[in-house]
Amino acid sequence: MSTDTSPATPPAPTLDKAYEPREVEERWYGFWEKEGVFEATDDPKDTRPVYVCPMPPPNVTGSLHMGHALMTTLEDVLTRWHRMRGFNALWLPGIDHAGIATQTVVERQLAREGKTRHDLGRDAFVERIWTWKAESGGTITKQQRVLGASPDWRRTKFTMDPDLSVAVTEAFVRLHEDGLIYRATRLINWCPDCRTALSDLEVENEEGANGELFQFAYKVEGHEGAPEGEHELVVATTRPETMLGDTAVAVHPDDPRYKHLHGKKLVHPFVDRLVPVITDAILVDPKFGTGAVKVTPAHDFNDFATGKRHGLEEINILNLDGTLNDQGGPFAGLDRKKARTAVKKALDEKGLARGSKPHVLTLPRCQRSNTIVEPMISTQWFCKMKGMADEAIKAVKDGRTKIIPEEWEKTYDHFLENIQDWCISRQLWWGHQIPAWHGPSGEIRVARTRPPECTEEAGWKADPDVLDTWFSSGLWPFSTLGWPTETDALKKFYAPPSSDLETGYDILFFWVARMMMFGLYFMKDVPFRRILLHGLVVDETGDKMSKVKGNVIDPLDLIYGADFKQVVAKALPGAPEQEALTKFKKAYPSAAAMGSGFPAFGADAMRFTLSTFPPSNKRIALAPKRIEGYRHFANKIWNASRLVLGHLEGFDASKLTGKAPANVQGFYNRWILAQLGKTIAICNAGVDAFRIDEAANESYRFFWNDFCDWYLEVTKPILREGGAYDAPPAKTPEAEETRLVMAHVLETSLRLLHPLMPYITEELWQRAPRPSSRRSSIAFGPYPMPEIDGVPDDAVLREFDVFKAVVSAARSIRSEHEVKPAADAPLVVRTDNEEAKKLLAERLSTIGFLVRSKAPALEKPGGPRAAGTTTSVVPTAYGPIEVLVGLKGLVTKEEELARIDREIKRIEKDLAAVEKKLSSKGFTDRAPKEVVEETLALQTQLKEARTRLDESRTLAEEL
RNA sequence: GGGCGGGUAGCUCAGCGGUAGAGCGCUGGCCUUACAAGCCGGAUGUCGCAGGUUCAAGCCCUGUCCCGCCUACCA
Repeated sequence: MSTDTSPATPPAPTLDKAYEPREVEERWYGFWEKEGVFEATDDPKDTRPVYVCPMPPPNVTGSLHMGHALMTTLEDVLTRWHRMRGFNALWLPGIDHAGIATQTVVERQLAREGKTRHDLGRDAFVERIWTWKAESGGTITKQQRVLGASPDWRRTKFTMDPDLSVAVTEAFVRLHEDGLIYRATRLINWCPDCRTALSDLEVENEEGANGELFQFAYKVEGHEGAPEGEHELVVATTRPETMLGDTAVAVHPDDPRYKHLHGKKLVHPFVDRLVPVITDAILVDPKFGTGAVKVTPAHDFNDFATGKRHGLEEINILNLDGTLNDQGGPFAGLDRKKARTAVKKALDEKGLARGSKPHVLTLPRCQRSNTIVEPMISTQWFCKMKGMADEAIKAVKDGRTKIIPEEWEKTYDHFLENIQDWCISRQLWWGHQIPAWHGPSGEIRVARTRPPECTEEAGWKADPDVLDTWFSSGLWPFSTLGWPTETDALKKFYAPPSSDLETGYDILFFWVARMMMFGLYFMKDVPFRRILLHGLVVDETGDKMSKVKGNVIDPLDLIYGADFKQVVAKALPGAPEQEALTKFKKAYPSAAAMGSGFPAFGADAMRFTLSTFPPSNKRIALAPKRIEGYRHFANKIWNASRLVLGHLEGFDASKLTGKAPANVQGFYNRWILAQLGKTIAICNAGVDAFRIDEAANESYRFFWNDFCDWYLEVTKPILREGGAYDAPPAKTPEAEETRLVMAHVLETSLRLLHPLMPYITEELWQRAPRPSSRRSSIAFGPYPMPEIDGVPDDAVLREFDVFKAVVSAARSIRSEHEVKPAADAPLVVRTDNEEAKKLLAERLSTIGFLVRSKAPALEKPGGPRAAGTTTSVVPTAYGPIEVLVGLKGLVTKEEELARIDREIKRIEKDLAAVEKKLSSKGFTDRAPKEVVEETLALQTQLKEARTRLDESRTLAEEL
């Protein structure tokens, strides 16, 4: 359906009994596009307030996953809500070229053909990525349509579009001119697999890795015959192979064990080099290891700093692919892993090994390839961050941009306060090439286009590196609007008072903080007024979704339905089906109960589910059962609408004015309008505060509990002549008013729910009576407002509670005593409160209707209780009200006694089970607290039940 | 090492100073003509543990134990 642009088919004349999401959902997306629902205008003459939400551009390589589904849902709710409220709402979609990620994917394709990118050469390789992008790039945006996303697709941007590339170059050049971008040689993170430098953020630290602390000895020069402890110095390391690059061994200046070695030289066992013993109080902790630290300035961040302090030589021992270079002496050419083993063995053979012990350490891994990252000396481009970071901190401190949930503000501050310069160059081919040229004698020119004098002939070469993919993402809020050109779009849509950046907290540093910094730097204003952060979707047990765990779910499988075989084939590709299935069901216990696959839950149910988690939830545990619950809700909306539309046959829609009906007299009508107003207020406040969960829960509660369970039930007798089910429609003024209110509440409820469930609401709204002022789609709104669509009436809310309490009490008694549902049981309500009396007198027939009592009576309290009657006293705002239900003739003495008997037996059974547990485990003396408590609780219940038995005997006698 | 967040019904989670909530599950009764994807009832929690503040505490404070995540160069 995703690309279907055919007009909506005319609504079918009747509604099926069960809601079929797919059939309905396929009908509307094309209609919305045709109607231009999603389009925002940059016309300066348009005076509507503006709302902007830049969509976090998914990677070109991406296909829809749960995280995208969550993001798409939340942002679509925000956008649709604003749009319905009359905003010129722009949700700006796009795609990210995703440097390393994409290059890796295409290189893998090449590898399958037995080729590397070097076989193709740079130009051909990049060409190939473009071809691939044209074919499969943007799959995800097609999938977002299935979810009902409503961005302005006409404005879709790709980070490597020509205009965005101009923005990137412009930003680079300006930052360079301002001295914020510079080139430097320093220790950086190097991924030998991707063969590129990485920023600090792209390195993921794997905590708790099991490693070893290996010890070996350096011989002291000229002390061959010296006594024990003087002829050698033992160091400890987790990376033995780096000793090939050692240029010193450091000890603590105050460590008495090594005082005699200060200034001495050590003999390197493998290369022709003497290594000085230096003292350094910063690097060395005398209590750790042997108290002597080997110093490898070229391959360790601490050692690098130590080297700078002591003017040590920096010896790089690695090639770019992670093998040892010529500095590796006898180990040159070996891969770093093999080199480690070889070095240890060689040390052992030379009698220098001094044992090892297990050691837990943190391993730095490349975010993309998962390879262990090596610190390497390298010349790269860097961006100074301090100044920009200070501005970004200030902007949040003084409230120009608000972070929601607030708790993230501390994290944001902490990151920016400790920010290091950003290594922005990557040794990749896919990305924005750095606009710099290198002259024959090492000079460098940075410019927007190649300077005329910097020709190839004159020996000038273009800088081969590309920029970190996040550099272009950082410009997103303005580069997508035409910057550096002052376009109408830029003027209208850059950070209007209502502008949100909604995204997962995991890219707060990568993306959000950088947009803040660049926005403030280039546009002199924050890029958005609010930062809204959501959590991470995890499996039902709380584990992160990953290919390894086999717990990844494709949202489309939940929307369309899918056989589990198909689901696990995607979750754990290549694994045996049984194994994959087992893993999958372990991750989703509630799915196991669904048979052989997911039914089609539909996009609306999927969206609603994702909307019900508060943003403070860092982990969003996806339970298929929960989605099922919301599919049931969609079905409820469907069927309630069927009922209402039935009641409204022949209803004159021109009676609907676009406002709540005025001068409403009927009790239930006043009540539902008051309740509707309250609900609308809660929903608006919820979405406004990025508490979409509150809006979702409240609208769910209102529609199901208030509207369906009470209003639609209570109005049934009103709408039929004489209150009989099969009677023709009543023509009374009360019935006419009820139809009007019912039509209004349905139409309003659909608008209320539309941002959350766009498809089903559009479908039903198109069939429902509605004011003539409405436009062609429900998506145009307006969104309900409490003062327009509701009628405040606190008194009627209180009164209804009393009515409800009486009905519930009567139902409860009937159910308790197992009265046949169809049986007519005499009902008496007793109160001496005048208001309550009046209130109940007018409702008495409805109460009778709801609890199946033909002739309910209202009495004063205190009279004798008729034989065979049971009582319940309900506390209400009007004082206690007695509800009496006559059971004579409906329940026999035997049934009543048997019922009590069953209850006692049930409790005794539970008690026996607990006692058995107690004795069988042998802890008669010291039973676990909870078991003892369980026993006590059951004993109490048993006692209570026996008391009730006595009471019921009295009742039984009367029967 | 530092920081942040969480521990509330069997499960997934709301509630964050005033008589413990929802969905799912469990359970009793109903195929009542919108919906059995439903309706009407019911059971279920020493709100992680220990102190403290308060007339009143899941909700505030202190300590403590678990569990996540982020961050850091302990060889």
